[in-house]
Amino acid sequence: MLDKTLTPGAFETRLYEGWERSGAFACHPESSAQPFTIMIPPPNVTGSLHMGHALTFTVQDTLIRWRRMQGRDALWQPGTDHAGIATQMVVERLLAAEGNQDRRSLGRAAFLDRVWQWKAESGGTITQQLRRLGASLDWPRERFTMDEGLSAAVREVFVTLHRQKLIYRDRRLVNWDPKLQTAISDLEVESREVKGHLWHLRYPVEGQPGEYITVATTRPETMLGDTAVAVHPEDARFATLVGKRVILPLVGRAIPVVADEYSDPEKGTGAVKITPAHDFNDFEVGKRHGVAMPTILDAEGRVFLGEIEGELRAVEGVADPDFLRGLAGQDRFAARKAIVARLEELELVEKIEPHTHQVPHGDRGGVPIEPRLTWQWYADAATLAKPAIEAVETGKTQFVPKQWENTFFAWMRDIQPWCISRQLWWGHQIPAWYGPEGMIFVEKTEAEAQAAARAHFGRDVPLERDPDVLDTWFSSALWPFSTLGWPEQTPELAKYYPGDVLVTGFDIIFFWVARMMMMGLHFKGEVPFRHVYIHGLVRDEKGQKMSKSKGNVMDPLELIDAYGADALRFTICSLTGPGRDVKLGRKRVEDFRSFGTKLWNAARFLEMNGIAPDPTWDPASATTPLARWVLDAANRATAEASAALEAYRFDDYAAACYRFVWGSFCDWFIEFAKPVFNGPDGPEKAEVMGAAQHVLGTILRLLHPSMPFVTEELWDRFGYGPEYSLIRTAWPEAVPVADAEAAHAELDWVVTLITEVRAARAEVNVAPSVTTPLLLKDAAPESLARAARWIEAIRRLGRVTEVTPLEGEAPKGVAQVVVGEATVMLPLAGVIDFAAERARLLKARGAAEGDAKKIEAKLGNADFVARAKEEVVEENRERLVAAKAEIARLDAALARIAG
RNA sequence: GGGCGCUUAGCUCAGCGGUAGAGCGCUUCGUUUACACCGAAGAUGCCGGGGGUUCGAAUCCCUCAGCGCCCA
Repeated sequence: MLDKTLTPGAFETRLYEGWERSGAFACHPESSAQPFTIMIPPPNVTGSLHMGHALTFTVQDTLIRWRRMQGRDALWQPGTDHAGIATQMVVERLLAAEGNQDRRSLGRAAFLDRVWQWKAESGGTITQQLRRLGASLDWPRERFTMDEGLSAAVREVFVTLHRQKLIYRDRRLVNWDPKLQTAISDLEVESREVKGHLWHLRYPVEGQPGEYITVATTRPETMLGDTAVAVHPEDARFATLVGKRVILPLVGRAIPVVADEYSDPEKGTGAVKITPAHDFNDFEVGKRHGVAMPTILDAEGRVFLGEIEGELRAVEGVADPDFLRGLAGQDRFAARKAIVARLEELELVEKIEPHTHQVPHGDRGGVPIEPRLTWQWYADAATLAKPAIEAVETGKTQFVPKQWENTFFAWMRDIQPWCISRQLWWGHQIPAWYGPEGMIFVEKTEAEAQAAARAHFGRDVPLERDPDVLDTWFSSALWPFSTLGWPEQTPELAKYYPGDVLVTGFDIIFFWVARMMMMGLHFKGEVPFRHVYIHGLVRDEKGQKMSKSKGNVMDPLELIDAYGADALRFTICSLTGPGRDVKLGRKRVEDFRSFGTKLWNAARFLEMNGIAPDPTWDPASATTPLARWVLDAANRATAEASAALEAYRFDDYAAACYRFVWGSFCDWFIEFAKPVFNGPDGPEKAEVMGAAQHVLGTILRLLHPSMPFVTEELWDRFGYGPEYSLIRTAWPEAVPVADAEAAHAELDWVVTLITEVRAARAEVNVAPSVTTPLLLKDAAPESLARAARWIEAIRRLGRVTEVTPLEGEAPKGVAQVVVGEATVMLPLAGVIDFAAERARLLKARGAAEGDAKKIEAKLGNADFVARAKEEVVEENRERLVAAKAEIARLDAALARIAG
């Protein structure tokens, strides 16, 4: 006997372990079944489950469970990525907290040992938490981007792309994070609005005492590296100065005034200082004009004079080398203050304006990034992107919703060289060895590099490996095939590549989607996935992004503890519409929990009535309208649920299930079945019981993808199959139902009758304890027959004693409702509130009249009749006839109570 | 500045050419032996504003306004 209340905590862990133990999550490479593959976008190994994960993995698990039930050989590939910067930061913090020596004094090898140790201890957090959510990942296949196999794939890809000249070394400006002291990619930089200043600085014109050109800058400290001043070629104000030189204050170096369209006459003073080694735009200007590009800040963002030392000159009232030497080694922000102060003393500051502007920050380190000229490894993203763009253009990969393709195209068509090297220790060390004479040997192993060097030099030479590692996304980009064993040709690779769908948020289109597409197409010649399903972000109930600083984060595990994983998952499905963010408050989960409870209680009621699975029961044999009706409704729900999942409409899927279970099965089928269950044994009872067990089974299967736990528990408890077997039971299909239309019409009539009677009673204030007979006026024989067949249900649900045709005159004191052709009377003399009854009838008449008028107007329009589709015109004609008939019956009813 | 999305019942959102919907909330009633995480009934809408296309517009087009996001 089921407990009175649903307690998800009582079975979730047991069921998950049962599934996992029985191998229910495993794919079957050897089977001939059509595969269905989802590659998990690997979560960060440092991560723990947050609501965004709950959303994305609920969606993925729903798809995987559904396709698995459809008989597909489902592979949901689990694993995590090594998260270079994040993990290194975590372990460095750990070392500091333990009072240990820092990474550099520990040494690379010892530090990496410590990272692996951390990974072994704490790296599996999220994979454990995913189990709480019910995620049916194929755990024995779990991969980690630093695994040997995946690392081999990384080396293979790097060496191959290098040979193809799609990976190269270059010295150009990179986004440098002075805190983490590494290059980072454009995507790891986020703009933050900062309240700063716009400093207007005077640069004296060479040889023309008292004349200045004023430049405006937000970063005065970079002036040490200025090598030009740019003005717009058509800016008349500066026309005479172009080609002249100005003296760089403090430094004393003379630098040219150049004409360049980069300078915007509308902005600042119209003249802009050019610091090629410290600004991306200035770098381009500098290249165009062939000026020097000295670096004046070191890796930690401190003033560095090494590259301008030789050019320092003392100029009276303008430049002061001794002051500059005193700045060496100072932090960039301290230097800014000192430089501004000194320039003010020299009266070279014209004015200082408050200025709010966007400053690029490193998303991990959180400090302003510093563009820096360094040697780095780059991937030729533009070349790699071309096939990826084409794959989306030709529909080989399709985005759902489609509008995200624009975002993808916009970024991919303007893609910049991808800086793939990072000055970190944790990650895939770049397989490049440096030898004498600037020779670089890119090989998969040190032995091969040495062999290559020997071949080149004709002797053994000392080689030094590049200390840097690759961007984590470089290895993530290979995930769709590296996890399947590539570069080995494995059966898994043959079967599960390309995958079916990648599920992720729009914020990740550039990271996973774009890079997996580029690498997949280049190395496999096929797209890595056919669909990209983009879902929204999880926000709080007010629509705010969840963040620790706002204090509005919700912990999915805490919600699971409180309401069960099914409640959370079903809530997520219900709220996940296309292209929309998900506003999720605790209350929403609490509300949807009641759906699970409703299902549980309905099952419990059936159990109390001896309903048990009967696989031999044949739906096609059903003869009673009730059985046929519920089977037909289940067919419809199945079709709706399947179509919704096919279209990634998780909201429609959840709504279809909800409507059917609550609105049809519980509200009407069970209520209609009660008199049958309480009645005598016989064929009718047997058939309704048969239909009940059949449809309950269908419901459990339909709901399993989104509510795996409660459905499996009920499935097992009822004995629909062995323990833990629902997960591998077939997805329902429509069953044949004879004369479904007739059953539908009959049940609709009964439902309408009961609903109308209830409404009339409620509106004329009849106490629930009062029961009445129903008198049917003008009822067709069919209606009388239906009333007779359903008398028990009508009694029960309509507070009715009996239903009889009206003989002779209508009694005094009746409440009346129109049901189809019949007028139903409830003799309620003495209890009826006549004023209320009259008002009710008038209101119904008003509604019918309003309808009739609208339709008459439509049909009176010659254009409508001539141009609208025939079936629409016909439908309106029928509706008009029905509305007029209803008005007539209501008029008669009103006349009856008038006296 | 460029692009995308949103604006429908108190709230959250479906609907996207042919009778305005759901869930929650609200009001009233209810101990009918599955369920008060329940049942019954009810109220609530210039479908953001304005123009256009159409026999017909919440739905298509234009425009304005407000909100949000992405990219510069």
